[in-house]
Amino acid sequence: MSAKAEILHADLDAFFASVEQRDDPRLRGTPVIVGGGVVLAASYEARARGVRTAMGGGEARRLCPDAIVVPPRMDAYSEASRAVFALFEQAVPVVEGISIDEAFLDARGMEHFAGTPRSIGERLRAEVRERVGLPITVGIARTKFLAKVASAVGKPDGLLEVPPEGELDFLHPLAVERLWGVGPVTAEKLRTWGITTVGQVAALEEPVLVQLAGRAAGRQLHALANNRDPRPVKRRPRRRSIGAQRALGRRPHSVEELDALVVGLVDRLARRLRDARRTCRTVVLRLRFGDYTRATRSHTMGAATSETQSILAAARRLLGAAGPLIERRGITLVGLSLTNLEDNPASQLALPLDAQAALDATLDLLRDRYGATAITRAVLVGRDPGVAMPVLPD
DNA sequence: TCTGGGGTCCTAGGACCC
DNA sequence: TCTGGGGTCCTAGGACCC
Repeated sequence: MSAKAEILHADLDAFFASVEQRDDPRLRGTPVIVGGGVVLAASYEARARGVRTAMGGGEARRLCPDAIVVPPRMDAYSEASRAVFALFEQAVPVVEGISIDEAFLDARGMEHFAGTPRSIGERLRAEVRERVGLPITVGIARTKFLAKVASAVGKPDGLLEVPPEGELDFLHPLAVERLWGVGPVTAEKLRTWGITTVGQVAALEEPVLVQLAGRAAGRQLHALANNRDPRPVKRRPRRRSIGAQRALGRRPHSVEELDALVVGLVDRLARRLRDARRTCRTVVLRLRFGDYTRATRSHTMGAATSETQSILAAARRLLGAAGPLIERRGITLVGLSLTNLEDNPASQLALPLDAQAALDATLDLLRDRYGATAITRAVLVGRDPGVAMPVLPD
């Protein structure tokens, strides 16, 4: 690990809300909330009034009645993200994307031809502002954890560098929630011991933290609080799972209704899987109930697949097995994850459900009328008249 | 504070194999 | 023979992150 502050953490400010303000001048300088039922993002004007991400829509409107609420435009955010990440890649050779709106950048050994980490960060901020039209904050430090905290403290639209000699002064007064791995549960446990700052955590023995938070999390907490974070910036490995879910509200839902929802989820996920040229081996059904308890049911298939029908069969089995649980507790959310992802070099063509159904119906018709036993060639035509694809069903 | 949609990683028990 | 150790995979749950 370098002895100099050469890791950058770049984090777009109020990302979704900033994109909305960029694209609609009427939203600038005024409180903006993205998402209706629940707040997906709030502009800084809305945050000043107490609106927070993940807050219920009603609560948010009560705090800030004059806020303009806009529906999310995920496509616009993805495109903005791609443009910003392209600038990251131009700035340094190694970029580690963390999410749609933040990344670590490794500026080690670049001083002679690209300038100091600070000048790289300043230049990046200017470019993101000029070329993509968004505010971004950069934190700079010797370790990833410190760089990440620096960008959080430096927000909005800022740059904050933690010099190596100032690390402990910066780190120890912070609230424990700033530590990676400390969420509401661990924070509450620490609070019952009277521990609220990172400095206090640093004074604890590692075994105490392991007992409190589990082996892996306890060790990490001990290391971070004592300013040990040797993790290098590296490219992210490929995605390990994909998922989709639907919140249902509290009214009762029929078996048919749930089945239809699961069919929709499977169809969406299988398409994404095929688009990514991957396959999955495990299907996980996620449920949330009226009493806020959760459950998961999973099934691992003998062979990896990206076919809608195979995944749907597994999902239906899981849903059936969870029937009694759903009956007892009342379901409020159904989700599906596909894991054990593998590459799919063959990337066989599997049909979307509606196309498969049309093909099946056609075969039925031809069988009745002409005694046909199989379809050997068909052409799939998309809504876009330019799209026509030959298919060979198996 | 009980409300979203997308993810990651860890733990623990049981089955099974050598 | 109920007695050992180690490894992998699967399932379920939990905490956390953005």
